[in-house]
Amino acid sequence: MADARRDQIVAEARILLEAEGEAGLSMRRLAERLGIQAPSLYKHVPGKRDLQAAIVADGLRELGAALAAAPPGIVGLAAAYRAFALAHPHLYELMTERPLARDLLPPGLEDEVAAPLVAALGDEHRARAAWASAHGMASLELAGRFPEGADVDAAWSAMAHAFGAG
Amino acid sequence: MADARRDQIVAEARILLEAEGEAGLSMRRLAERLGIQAPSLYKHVPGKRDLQAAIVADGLRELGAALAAAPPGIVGLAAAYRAFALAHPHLYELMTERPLARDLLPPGLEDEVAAPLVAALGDEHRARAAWASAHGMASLELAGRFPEGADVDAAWSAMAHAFGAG
DNA sequence: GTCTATAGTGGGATAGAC
DNA sequence: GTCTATCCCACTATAGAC
Repeated sequence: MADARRDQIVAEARILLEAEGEAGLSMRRLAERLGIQAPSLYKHVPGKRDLQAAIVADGLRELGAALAAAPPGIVGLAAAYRAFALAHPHLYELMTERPLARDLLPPGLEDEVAAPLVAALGDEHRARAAWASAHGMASLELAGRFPEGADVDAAWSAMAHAFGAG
Repeated sequence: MADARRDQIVAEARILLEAEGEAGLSMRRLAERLGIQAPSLYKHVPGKRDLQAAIVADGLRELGAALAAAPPGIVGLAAAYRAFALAHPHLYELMTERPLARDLLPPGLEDEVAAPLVAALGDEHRARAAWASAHGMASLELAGRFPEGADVDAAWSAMAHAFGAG
């Protein structure tokens, strides 16, 4: 059942997404990159939604690995989270700006990614609040929504401090 | 210089945006609602960007009024912020998911809206972090990104608590 | 597994007549 | 101030031949 062509399509779709953003990921352009015509994609992938879900799953696995490898404590987790978001802005958006396609994701993956946060924050609600805070910082930073002179590093520090970092 | 027709166009554009989201706000559909043809809009508004900026300015004014009227303290501000976002999801997205068109906004408006937060949080960096945290909570909630069973109220509480609410 | 051809839908914006 | 006509662009997806 391993469909090598499918894996290649997903990989190329991710490259396209990361390079040009969600709007740039069209079936036409993806096919063009692969040297085939757009309709041919549908022999390997049911549709765009499945393509996106496969990319999101990859992103979640990588974010999970980055958080698991981060220095212990809230500061380390926040830095790792921020670094991932800034390194993969368009992927990060795809991962956070819509409901997770949980029906198309490997079971348990979402919880695995969150585990280091829950461990560091002590309980589920605090972990969720801390995640949301980091997401808010990352998403405003990625969107270019802060004013030009804003000290974003200081804001990240203040956030980590609020959640208990010395 | 008051162009009543322009005001009407902006008002209708906001209604359309709030009803159907950013993707639903097209010049064609806006014109249709107003009973004119799309090209006629351009006699009153330079383009879509200006239209969006006018809507965002309205939203900022309303959010600022809501924050200024909120019960003092972090919990009250957080509740008012959340209420605004949940009441105007599509407007809120337009206000936060892209760089502010500061060149098309009334000068000083952005700072006015933020003033209650800066006052409550004590300094600029903490205020920015708290804003980002509230934005993260609101945006994940609006996006339907939390898992189904998640206790979002508890997460909002944990967030307010982290920033110093008793 | 790929192709051609094509269906259908939507978008922003402009020129020029009236 | 509104219109018609039109330009250009983009997209998802399908049918059917090879």
